[in-house]
Amino acid sequence: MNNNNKIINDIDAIPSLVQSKRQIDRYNLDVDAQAILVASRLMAAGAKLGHASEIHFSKFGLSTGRYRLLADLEDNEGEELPSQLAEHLGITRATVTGLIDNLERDGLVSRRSSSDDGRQRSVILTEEGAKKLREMAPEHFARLEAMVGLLNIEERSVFLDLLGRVTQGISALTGELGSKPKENISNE
Amino acid sequence: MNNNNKIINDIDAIPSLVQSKRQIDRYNLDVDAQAILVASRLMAAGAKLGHASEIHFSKFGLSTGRYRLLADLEDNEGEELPSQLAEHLGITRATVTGLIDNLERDGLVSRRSSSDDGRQRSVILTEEGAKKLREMAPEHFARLEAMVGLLNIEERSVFLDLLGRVTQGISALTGELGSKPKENISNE
DNA sequence: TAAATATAATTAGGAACCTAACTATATGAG
DNA sequence: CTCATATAGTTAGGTTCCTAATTATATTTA
Repeated sequence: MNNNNKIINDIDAIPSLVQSKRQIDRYNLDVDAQAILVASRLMAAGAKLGHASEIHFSKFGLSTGRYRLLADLEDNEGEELPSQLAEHLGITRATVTGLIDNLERDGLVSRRSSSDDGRQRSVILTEEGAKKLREMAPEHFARLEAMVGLLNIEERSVFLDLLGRVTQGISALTGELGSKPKENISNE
Repeated sequence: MNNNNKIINDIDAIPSLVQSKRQIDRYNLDVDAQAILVASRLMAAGAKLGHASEIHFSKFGLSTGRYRLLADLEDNEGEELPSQLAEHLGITRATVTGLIDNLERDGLVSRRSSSDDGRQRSVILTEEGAKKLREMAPEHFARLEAMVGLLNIEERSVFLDLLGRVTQGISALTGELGSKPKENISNE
């Protein structure tokens, strides 16, 4: 009886403050250990959530990406262009093609060529796809709600505020070093 | 001049409260829209952070997974068994094998067979691997610190507390429905 | 001691993501 | 009208993760 999924439980290995301090000390860096801890914890939480999300959706025969595509389709009267889906979901058109292939194979969406523009092939939510969303909605939303159940209403507001600011700060990872994150007004 | 990477910027499409409400209303569900919003925002933030993290590490010729493996090795005197790495990083041994293959090809780690137990092949951080970590540390930690720069010290503490509780709640996605993680302070 | 079982690492094959290159169709400049 | 260019979607090939099966080595049991 070999137990292959011990690992799953160990994702709970949460980064500690001493760990952060040790890393900083090793190279004599002038950074705040608490700040590093926040960043590390958020990364760990994001990974854990992504992983849990895949397990959750797999119970309905979907993946996170396929569910998001279906939900976006539902939010747009059941019909969209692949390029619109890519934009809404923040993934490339190539990835959308793959997800559609997969969903079409399962009968949850279908493709239709446009007469307007011969290059376009819009994606349509089938009745079976709509049924899938309908069936999973109660459990799906109940679980999402339960996820934040340890926070009361006020705490959720505070969390939303703080998370929003940290999310803005994510650009510091990829942007120019020393440039403050831009305000939330999109400008370019 | 075709612009293939417009998508990147659109990952900023943040879930809104009206969106959450619309989804809930569609199926007449009895869940709190704000709770769903928190969950959706956290998922979006996690995905965005994961993506930014890959871009960040790719500037040093690494990926998030390869960096984490190297860092864990450094935290353990530069030598570990693949199974220990898998446990520490929360990934499977199969994935560790792939990461090691990759890192070994780049000369950042090497493998050594054990004389104790013929099945084991420990992983060693090479001088080149250590050098890589040393070189990237200042920029890496500076960027992590900058990421949470929009939060003051008190706010970071609050965020850490709230994030910790939400992280506990993630098990609600995969665990038994109706089993609360601990006690539920909220009232609805 | 021999056979059954457990364990360490790897290999094989799949899914979701990516970038780059390709095909077909549309559009715009001479 | 024609040719260059832009755009929509797909295909090809890469990476990181996964699960399941495989190989080799230990360990336990009968």
